[in-house]
Amino acid sequence: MKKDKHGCDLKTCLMCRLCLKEWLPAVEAHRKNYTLNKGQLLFSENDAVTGIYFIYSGKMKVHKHWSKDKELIVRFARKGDIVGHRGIGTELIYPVSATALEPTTVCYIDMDFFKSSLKVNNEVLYELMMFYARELQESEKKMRNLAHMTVKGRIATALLMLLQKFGADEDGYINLNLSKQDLASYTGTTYETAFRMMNELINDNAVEVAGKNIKVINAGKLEKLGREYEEE
Amino acid sequence: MKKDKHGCDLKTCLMCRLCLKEWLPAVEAHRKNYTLNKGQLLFSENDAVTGIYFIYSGKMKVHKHWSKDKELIVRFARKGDIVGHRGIGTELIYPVSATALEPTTVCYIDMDFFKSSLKVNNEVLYELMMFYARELQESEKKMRNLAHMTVKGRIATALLMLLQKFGADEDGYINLNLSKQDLASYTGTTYETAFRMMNELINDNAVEVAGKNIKVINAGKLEKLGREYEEE
DNA sequence: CTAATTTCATGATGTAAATCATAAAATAGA
DNA sequence: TCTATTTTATGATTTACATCATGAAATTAG
Repeated sequence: MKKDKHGCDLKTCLMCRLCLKEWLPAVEAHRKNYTLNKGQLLFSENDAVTGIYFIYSGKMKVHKHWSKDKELIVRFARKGDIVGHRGIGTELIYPVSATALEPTTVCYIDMDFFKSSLKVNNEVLYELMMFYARELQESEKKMRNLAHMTVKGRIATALLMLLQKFGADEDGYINLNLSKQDLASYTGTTYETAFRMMNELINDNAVEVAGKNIKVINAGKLEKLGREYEEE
Repeated sequence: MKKDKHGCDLKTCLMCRLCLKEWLPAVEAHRKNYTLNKGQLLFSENDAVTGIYFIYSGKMKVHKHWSKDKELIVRFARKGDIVGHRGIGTELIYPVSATALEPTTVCYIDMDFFKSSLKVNNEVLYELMMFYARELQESEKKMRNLAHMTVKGRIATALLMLLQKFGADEDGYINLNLSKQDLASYTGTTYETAFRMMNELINDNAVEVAGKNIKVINAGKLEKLGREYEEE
């Protein structure tokens, strides 16, 4: 992980946006910027928690390990997002890993300074609490889907979520290069099944795929797949 | 839901324990106490959020609906626990339902007063944030288990969690009367499968069952089931 | 620029767990 | 107390999905 000479713009993350203007110089003094290459680990599950990160540019995956070649991607993160906040809690170790999906720059704040910031900046603390609340809702919804929805439905739902989170380029392709393996890990299935379901979605004329680029061409169909059985 | 004449002791929940002593009279003035019978709904998924609840006595399940006869139990709650906090967030509706598992009394605080309390009581806000952080960790761990662990492993893990949360009586039985259907809903499986896996655990001499009472007799075995494959 | 490793692509096979089908207890309601 | 509903109990059948196997592209490395 390379230390970056130019810092962030102090406007992008929750911390910088919501803290008192008087506090910003303190933030500037404490933050450290790092750059990561594609595939590089920011921190690893079970590492001791030292601080919290904010993404200044790039994209990351946050994932939880299972066996040798199995994991669950818990969340994707983009510019402005917090990463490493799962380290806050009773335990002093990260319960997840974070890996860059493309060249990424992050802003690092050590835990002591972050906690002081929360004490000083009520607004930050309040919004952080709200952020956790939303993440919890998301997580539990995904949990239910994992328990009851078919793989096809989960993939359909995941694609809609990715589209909404990362947006699409001029040609309509989702702004994220996702390997099929990562799609599988995100939806809690195997590469092969994810692949087959994507083929079905292509045959259903719901999506179009060009290499790692995915275009949603019938969002309604995908939404419907995510709702099957739900209303009964 | 019956209104209860005697209130709580103002010592049990996060709110009362952590707020400023000067604030307690305000809490006392605003709280409302209700009693619920076994099986009674406290609030239902998609209801408009009006406030937050603290359990004063009894036990509840918090569950997310799927189809007619499928749901996922997201959490169990006991004395002192918060319920309805999932209603905080962008949406103004509860993303889950809460149902009493036995006669239960709760303390209700309307959302406006609760939010004022957070503004006034930094300590409460901070601990609420920490509480969410822990819940999120729990939720994501459960999510990964749902994706990759076998049903037997999930049931084993669930039993250990229930034992630790509710404790055991003199005879070693977990202090919670859980229907097999609820055990299935908690572990994301069907009644039949949960039933069969419990039989296997009984044959493995890991647990003992007497009606709705469950006794863990070999915690090590259960823990091991929850770890299968994990280390590879 | 070639070798080595990933990632992608698909068929064949196996299996864990869901679904279906019934019936006996147990609990509740009239 | 008798009926009705819910919970428990278990076998038989099906199926969605994982696993295994293998080869071809596509990256990455040396």
